[in-house]
Amino acid sequence: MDRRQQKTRKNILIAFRNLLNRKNFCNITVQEIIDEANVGRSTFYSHFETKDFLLKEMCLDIFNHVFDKNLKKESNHDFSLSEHNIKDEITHVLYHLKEHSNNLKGLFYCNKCGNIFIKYLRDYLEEMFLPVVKKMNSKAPNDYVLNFLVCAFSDTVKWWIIRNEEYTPEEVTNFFIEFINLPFCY
Amino acid sequence: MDRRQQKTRKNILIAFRNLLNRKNFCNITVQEIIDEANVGRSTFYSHFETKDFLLKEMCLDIFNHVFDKNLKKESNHDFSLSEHNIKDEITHVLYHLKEHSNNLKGLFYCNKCGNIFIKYLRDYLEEMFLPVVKKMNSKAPNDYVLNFLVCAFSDTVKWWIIRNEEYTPEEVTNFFIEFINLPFCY
DNA sequence: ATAATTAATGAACATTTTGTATTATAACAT
DNA sequence: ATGTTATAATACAAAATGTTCATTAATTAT
Repeated sequence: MDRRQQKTRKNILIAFRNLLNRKNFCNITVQEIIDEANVGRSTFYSHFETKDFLLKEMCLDIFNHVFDKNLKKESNHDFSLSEHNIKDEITHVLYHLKEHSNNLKGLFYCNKCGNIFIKYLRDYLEEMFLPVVKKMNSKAPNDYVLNFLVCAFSDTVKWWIIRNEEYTPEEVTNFFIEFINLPFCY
Repeated sequence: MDRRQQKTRKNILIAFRNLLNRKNFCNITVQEIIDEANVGRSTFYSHFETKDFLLKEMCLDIFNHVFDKNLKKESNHDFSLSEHNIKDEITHVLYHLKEHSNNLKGLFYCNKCGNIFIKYLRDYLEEMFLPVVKKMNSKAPNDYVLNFLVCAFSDTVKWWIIRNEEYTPEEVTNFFIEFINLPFCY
């Protein structure tokens, strides 16, 4: 891949993250991004269809980092999710999300766009909680239970990030786990 | 108040609700609202500062209906929230929200604006759940517990409305109550 | 090394949407 | 009947988006 493309793409993503540290996604204009990245207008649009696509790509970058499967494999070779400790997994995710907290604030603070990040996050969380749902045999439909867990967790993350991570990932995990009373956690 | 003002205001609100039945809040333009309401552009802006204020007023109208205090007083004269059955209260709220489900879909479906409705809803839900929080004496901070209950409930509503209310308010209340294991519910 | 390809620049432009301003007209209150 | 107020209709300014195109520079292939 052309070095120029790499550089431009990288500059745009860095500029975008810098801006997210300072202001809400909704209030960031394409003009600001290209000024910060020091690239031309048409260059931006040749890389990203719209501002929303830029956000999407940044989110996917973050999630690929946060939900890195390799970490699981490292700790256990024949790793099977059903035997995994969901509590550790949650703590692990929180630790990694914390690394991106500056960028996430600019998304969470905004009432209009906070949902976009969570929309992408859902896919990963559903995969994470699916094995748990099966073991819970609640009277409520699985559909509801999965939605409940995913929402409760992402709302917990939002609460945590907005409050500037006053608590450690372990503490937050305990709040969450204690509250929803997950079976098979230990 | 001038009859013309009343009519115009009513027409705008009706037009807005009609449009919300058909499409997302984000995709509705002021032009569409004034066409549907059959009012002039400057007339719209003399009634509502922006489209967001129109949404806010509609939300407040809905909440004043949904959380109507009089209903409580009717059922019990010396009514005190702390002795009230939170389960009935939740069911009551769901019944009333159901009446507005067509308008709510246009808000919930939209990833960018679903949060605006919930932002206003939060105030009412916090008031409703505050007495519960005090009785739960969780290890987690009250701050977290209240946020958890409010988010879990509003996410439940969202889940319910988007799925076209396949379940009755009583059923949904049971899903919710069972899941968060509220004390003092019966 | 040179030519061909590809990317970036910068400026102009069309479009959409928002919100304001103005004037004439019609409805209202007294 | 008269003065007041809301509305309509139109035009307008401003902001932001996304496109186009000619020029320049960097990269790759030969």
